[in-house]
Amino acid sequence: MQVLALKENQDVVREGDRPSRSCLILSGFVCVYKITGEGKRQIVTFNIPGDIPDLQSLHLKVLDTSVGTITPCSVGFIPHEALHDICIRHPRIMSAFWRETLIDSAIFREWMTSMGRREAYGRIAHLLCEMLVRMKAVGLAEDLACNLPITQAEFGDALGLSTVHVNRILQELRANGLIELKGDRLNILDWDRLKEEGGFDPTYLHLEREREAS
Amino acid sequence: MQVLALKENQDVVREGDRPSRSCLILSGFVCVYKITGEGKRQIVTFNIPGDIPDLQSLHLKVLDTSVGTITPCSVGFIPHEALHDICIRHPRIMSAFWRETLIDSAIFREWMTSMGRREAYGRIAHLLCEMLVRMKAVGLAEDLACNLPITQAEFGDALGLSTVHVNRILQELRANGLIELKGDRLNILDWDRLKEEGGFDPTYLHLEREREAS
DNA sequence: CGGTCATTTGATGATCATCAAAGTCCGTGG
DNA sequence: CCACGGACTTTGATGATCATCAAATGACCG
Repeated sequence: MQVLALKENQDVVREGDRPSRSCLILSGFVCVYKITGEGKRQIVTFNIPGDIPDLQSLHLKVLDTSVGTITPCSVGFIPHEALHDICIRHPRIMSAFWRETLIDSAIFREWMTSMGRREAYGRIAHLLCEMLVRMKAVGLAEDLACNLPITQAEFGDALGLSTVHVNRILQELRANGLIELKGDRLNILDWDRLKEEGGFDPTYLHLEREREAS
Repeated sequence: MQVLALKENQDVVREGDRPSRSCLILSGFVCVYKITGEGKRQIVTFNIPGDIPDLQSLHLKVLDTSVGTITPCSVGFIPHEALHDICIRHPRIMSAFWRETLIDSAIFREWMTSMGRREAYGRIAHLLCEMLVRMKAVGLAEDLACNLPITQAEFGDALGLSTVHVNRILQELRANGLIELKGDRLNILDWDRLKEEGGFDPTYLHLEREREAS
């Protein structure tokens, strides 16, 4: 596995590429995004250490999204050949990889629900809940706080909102005593109300390790 | 495989279920959806014959979405046990199933982009393009026409719009000579402009069968 | 032929985008 | 050490897109 250090705001892979390897995030934040015909950006997910943002390229030859860094990152590249080998020889590991991509899918479904049917206030609350829970799952968060190096413009691109609107909603969330968010630091002051406002239910993240049937 | 005939507007499986089988759509239209805390519905995808809307339940024990019929349907239920058996014995088939779920994922990403960064007009145009291409891929469409038994309320729930707004945009699309849409019948009059307006690029559907590397 | 469901129309207002500019923070170089 | 520059955040003002409510019309079906 080749390991690269990348600066912030760099593309790891680009829509249209036909990569022969997938990238494992070792440290830092990345996002998966698309650019529309009119040049607008939609971030479809954030990825944190432990994630493989383009694992799908193992089976879908042409990338339909780009992956870009948000912070400086350390990224490991795993040749598809090696992944295929492992998968053929160890069906259980193949299942585990498959399962990871299914969880990504579940996150997409939840984001769609946010964008389609929650207004900005709940949408942001929901995303903050998700990020904290995911960061905790990989040991990168304390009980109610974590680093969250995401700019307001990036929040906007992820949630389908303008930067200005994100800014105003964040101020509301702060004014209502739900969060502190300054620089890279997120501090959740009222977890229950934040969950409530975002309609957040972590089931979709499928975090409890479940015994496989086979 | 057990086959059931279902009426329209019936749930096949429900969020929270822990199914021991997955459902293959043999005929009819279904949708995958979530209900938010405030009782709003978000349809995250439509499924047509040949699709397996809850294949993910093979690896994710708790369903995070419901599947409901849109029209009368014929649905086949395949026990997870049988699927696991096939997967263990035929890694290539396992890969093929995995690939199907990855394409679902790609569709989710595209829908997110629509909802976040396209306005209603383009959003509807895009969905119409997608549905025609997918219907053609399973032999259920002519060159520029197909059955599309989706109500305006369902369009709204899929696109994050109100029924009223969907209605008005559809009238615009008709007035501009892009489509005919009456009852269950969709007729595309100007494919190029419809594609253009929706920013539609079918790459994300990954329809060209690609040779596997292994 | 009434009844249900889907579509259509009109009117009003909320949410959110856009544009422009000012303010803050922080690293860099003179 | 301070000035400069750049990225990010904040503020204000205006208007477009879209939701909501209510009601009418049309289509289909037993």
